[in-house]
Amino acid sequence: MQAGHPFSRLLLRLERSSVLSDADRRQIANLPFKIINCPARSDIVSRGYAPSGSNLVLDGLLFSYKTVSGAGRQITSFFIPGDIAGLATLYLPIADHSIASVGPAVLAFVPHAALQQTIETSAVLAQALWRETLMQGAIFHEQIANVGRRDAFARLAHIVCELALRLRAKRPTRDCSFAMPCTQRQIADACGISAVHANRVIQELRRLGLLDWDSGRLKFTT
Amino acid sequence: MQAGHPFSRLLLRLERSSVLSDADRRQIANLPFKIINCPARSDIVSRGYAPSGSNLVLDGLLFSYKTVSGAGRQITSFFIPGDIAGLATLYLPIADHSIASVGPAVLAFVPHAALQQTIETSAVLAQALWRETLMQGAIFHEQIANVGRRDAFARLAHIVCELALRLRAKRPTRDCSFAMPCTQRQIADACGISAVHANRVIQELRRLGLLDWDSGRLKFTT
DNA sequence: CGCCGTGTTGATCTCACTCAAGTGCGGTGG
DNA sequence: CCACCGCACTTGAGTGAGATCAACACGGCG
Repeated sequence: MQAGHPFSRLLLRLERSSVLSDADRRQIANLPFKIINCPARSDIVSRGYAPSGSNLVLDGLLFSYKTVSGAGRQITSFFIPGDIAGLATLYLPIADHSIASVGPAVLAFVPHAALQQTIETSAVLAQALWRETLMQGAIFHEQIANVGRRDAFARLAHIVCELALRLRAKRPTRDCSFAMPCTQRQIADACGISAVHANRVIQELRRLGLLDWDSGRLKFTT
Repeated sequence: MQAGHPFSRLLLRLERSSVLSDADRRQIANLPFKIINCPARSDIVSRGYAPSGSNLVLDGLLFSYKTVSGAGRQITSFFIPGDIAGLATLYLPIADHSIASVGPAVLAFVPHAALQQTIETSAVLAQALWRETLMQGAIFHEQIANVGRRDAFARLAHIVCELALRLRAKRPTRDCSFAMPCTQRQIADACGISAVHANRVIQELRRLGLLDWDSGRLKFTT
C-alpha cells in the first residue's frame, strides 16, 4: 500500500463529502489502531460474534457474506481499500453477517470505543462516518435489485462494473483494466448463481468482446 | 392509530435499545412534524429527488423499491408503524430508491433540519437513530441472501414470516394472524419472482396447510 | 353497466442448476 | 526431478424451477 499514515486514505475519503477541521483531522490521525496482515480467504468477522472494533481496509479486497442453510453462501458486498468493514457492529454489537478476505489483505483494526469517542467529540466526523454506513446501505439496495431482478448476464456485468468503478475511482488507469483478485466462484456467490453458470456467462462476455479477464487482471475491451 | 402523541411509538422503539433522559424524551416529543394522510399505493419519495425530511410511519405499510429497466421493480424492504422511512436522505441528499405506500397510510413528516439538530444536541438520540439505520441495513443484508440464494418457496415464506414477526412484535395476537395489506403482486416484487409464480407458491403453502391468506388477513395454520 | 385490478389456471419455453468429467497450474513431498 | 494432489477453470448432457403468454372469474368502482 501507499506510503504515509494508514488513515490518510480514509481522510481523503471523508473529505470528499465533509468539511473537516484541523481538530477533526488530528482526531482521525490519532485513532489507535492495530495493523493486521490477513492471509487470503480468511474470515475476519464471523456471524454471531461481537467484534470489539472495526476494520479499515488498507490493502486488498474484503467481502461480507451470509451462508444460507443448504444453499451455499451469498456475498452481499465488497470492501475496497478506504472502506471500513464491520461498521455496523459499532452500535449493533452482534454481527449479523460474516466478513472475509479475497486475497491477502492489510487492515487497520480500530477499537469501537475509540470510534465512539471520536463520534461523540466531533459532530462532523460522526456525520461523515454515518454517511459511510449509509453509502454501504445504498450498495445493498442496489445489490437487492441486481440479484432480484436481473438475469445472470446483467448481474455479473453489474457487479464487475461496480467493482471497476469503485476501484478506478481511486486509481484511474489508461487502459480500463484493474486488478481483479476474485475467483469466478466468488463472483458467482456475489451474483447468486452457480459457479458453472458464472463461467459460461464470463465466456459469453469474452466472446462478445466486452471484457478480457485473465490471471487476476480484468480489462474492458471497448 | 393509537391515541396519544404521534411520537409515542417511536419513543418506545428507541427506548428498547437506548436509555433516554427526560431531556431526550422532550427533544423527541417537541420535534416539528406534519401529519400526512397518504392514499393507497402512492409514491412518497421518488428516486432522484432530494426530500427535505423523513417520514415516521404512524399507520399503514410502506415499502422501498427500485425499478430495473425492462425487468419491473424490486421491493427492497417494508416499513411498518414505528419505522422511519427515508432516513438515508438525512446525510445522502439524493434518494437512490423510491418509497411508496401499500394501502392508505398515515405519516409524520419530520424535516431533516430538525432531526439533524436533535442529533447534534443529544449523543444518545444520535446513537439511537443511527442504530435504526443500521437495523434497516441488517434487513437489507437478509433480503440479499434471501433473494440471491433461496428458491421461490423459501423466499416467500421468509418474507411473510419477517413481516409477521415485525408486526406481531408490536401487537401480539392469539391466533397467529395479522393484517396483510399487500397484494400477491407486491409480494412477488419483494421476492423477485413473477406474480403468477407467487400465486402458485401461495397456493402450495395453502395446500400444505401452512397458511391461510384471504381478504387482507394472513393466518399461520399450525 | 362496463372497466380495471386481483387472483387463478393452463400451456409452453428457457434460463440456469446439477452432475460429471477433463484440463491446466502451482505447491508438496518422495 | 517427478509424481501427486488440490484448486480454478472449462465443457457437455440432462433436468427443473420459474418465466411468459393467454384466458377467465370475480369484486369494487365510476
